[in-house]
Amino acid sequence: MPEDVAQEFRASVSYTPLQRMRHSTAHVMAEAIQDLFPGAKFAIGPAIEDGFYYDMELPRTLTPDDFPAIEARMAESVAKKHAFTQTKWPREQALAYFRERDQPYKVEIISDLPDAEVGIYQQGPFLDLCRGPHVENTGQIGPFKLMRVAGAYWRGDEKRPMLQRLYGTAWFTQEELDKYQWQLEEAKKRDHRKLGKELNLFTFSEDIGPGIPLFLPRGEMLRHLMESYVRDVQERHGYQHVWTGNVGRVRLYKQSQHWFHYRDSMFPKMQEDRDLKEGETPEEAEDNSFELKPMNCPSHITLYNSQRHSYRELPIRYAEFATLYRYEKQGELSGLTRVRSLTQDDSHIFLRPDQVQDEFGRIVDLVREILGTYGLTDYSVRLSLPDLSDREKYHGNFEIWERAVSDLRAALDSKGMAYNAAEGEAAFYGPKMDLMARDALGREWQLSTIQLDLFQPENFGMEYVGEDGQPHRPVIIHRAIMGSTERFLGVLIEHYGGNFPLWLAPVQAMIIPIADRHLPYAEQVADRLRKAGLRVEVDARSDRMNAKVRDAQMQKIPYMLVVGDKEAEAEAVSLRLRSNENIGAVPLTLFLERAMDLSRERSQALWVTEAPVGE
RNA sequence: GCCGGUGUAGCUCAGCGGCAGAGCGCCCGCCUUGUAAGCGGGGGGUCAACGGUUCAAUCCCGUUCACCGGCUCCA
Repeated sequence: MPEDVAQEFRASVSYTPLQRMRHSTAHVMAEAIQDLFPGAKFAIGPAIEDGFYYDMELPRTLTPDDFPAIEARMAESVAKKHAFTQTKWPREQALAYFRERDQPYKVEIISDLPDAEVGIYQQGPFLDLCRGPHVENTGQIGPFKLMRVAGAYWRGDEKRPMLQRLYGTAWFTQEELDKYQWQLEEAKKRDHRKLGKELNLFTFSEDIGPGIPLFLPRGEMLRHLMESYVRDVQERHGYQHVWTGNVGRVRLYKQSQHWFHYRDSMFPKMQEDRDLKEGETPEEAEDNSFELKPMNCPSHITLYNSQRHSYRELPIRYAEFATLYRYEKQGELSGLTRVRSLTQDDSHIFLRPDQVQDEFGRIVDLVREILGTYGLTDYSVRLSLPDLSDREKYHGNFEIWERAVSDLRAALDSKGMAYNAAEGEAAFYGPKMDLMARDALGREWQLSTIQLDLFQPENFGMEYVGEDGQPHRPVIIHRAIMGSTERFLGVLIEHYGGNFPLWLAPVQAMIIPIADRHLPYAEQVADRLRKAGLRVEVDARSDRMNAKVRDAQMQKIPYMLVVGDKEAEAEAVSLRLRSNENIGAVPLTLFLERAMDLSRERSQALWVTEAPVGE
């Protein structure tokens, strides 16, 4: 294939028609900026998932108030239907051109390009270094909108200048743009931080500290239900739960190497307020001081090493819902999805090297079972593998690595799981698999992770006694399914939009007495349901029934049980569902039986009406 | 950490160089209610914190803190 054709090919495979149009819109935006802000220096302006951006250095800071003027100027360019013309310049000519126009970022980009010629695109008055491709003329640009400005480091490097990134979106039709904006509105309504407040799930306090969520009774009920569900499933799958506390000595984390490689993400150590002991060096004092636990592995390894193990016991699966503390950078904290105290559904599996493939497959099954319960069935898998050409980067015997990689691939293949293999993405201690699940709005979240560890077993001198009576070295698998309870809850809140399935709903039924005289019956109903194991409350306020229905509805409580004279008379409840369906009177025993069944099955359904009989 | 934005009652928010506001929630009273807000009254504030400018600062300026949007999806 001739080089120019090959280049065309590379370009055309990398951009869909929509992305191409968005990329062109970015150029039109840059044209407008060049016109409105003389002296603007342009960096890069690619198409992205829902639109495009352009990174620029501008004489002043943009605010959203500037958007209308920029959009108007862009519309003019679109109306003029400027043709996008492509030419190729010798790199020296391009360098001179951009140098002359004081475009240092373009100059830097060209300097990094190996080619003798570079692509140049021009539309109307705007000329840009660009690989393309573009639409034929600016008239082909669809409805667009500027979205937001943000800071972005040049080339993502915090040591380099901070540029202004102007984000926009563009679509082929107005309907698509409207739909996109509607989706953004929907996502906003489902924001777990907003719902967390409205549904009384959790809060934050400056007195406690940033990134440390505090769970209200209803939020803690969710945590409890989620964790005990995973715990039950794990027990069925041969896991044993352990408990290793919240702190460990600095020397433990020095041995595990976290102190050296992970310290930025650890809370500052607890400095004991004491003088050095007789003959104690400052280093020894530090080793003996304490750290909040950022990871469970050193603790679980310590547990493993506290006993002798036979090959017959393996795999040993230690699981723990321990709260870990990580000192995330301030700007990276966000609601429940990025916190400083997090509860991992963590497990460390200690196994013989020949058990890796089988165990990996078992974990994949476990992941699918648990995520499936939450209706998270659409996911993609990324397998992070070593870069085979650079063995120095990886710890340990490379034969073990090669075997591990083929075991992981074989396990995924045998489960019929499609995956993307990312070579060179593996950590120094082992290959790993990450699972990204799509939620109800189609957004991807990284949840489960399964990591092989070929380093710590040796580092901590772990062993088991083999068939031959000799010591052997086990392999470790680190794995988490939800990831962390906090983050997973955040994802679930948005996935469900706060409408938790019956089994997860912190309050499953609100009993609504019509008048004060129905309170005794309401309490009687509540008592009966509670004793059976349902989570119910009575709205005993003196408000009208309408107001109570509204409140329960807004709290997204699955069942509203209205009780008045008729219901008290008939030992019944009048059932209204969160979905706005009014089922009407249902005998209390029937309601109880059916609600318990649906809850026990972890059904996604709120209610089932009996199929018509005798047809 | 860096860039930008925001911070006013429990919540959602208006206001603004000159006495601090609304709706909802809360408390009290009346009403005793039939499937998404009954009526009346009351309490509630260091206007995030600290410093500066000013006769006067919630408002303007600076610093700090917290929150929100971002910080390569590579011409």
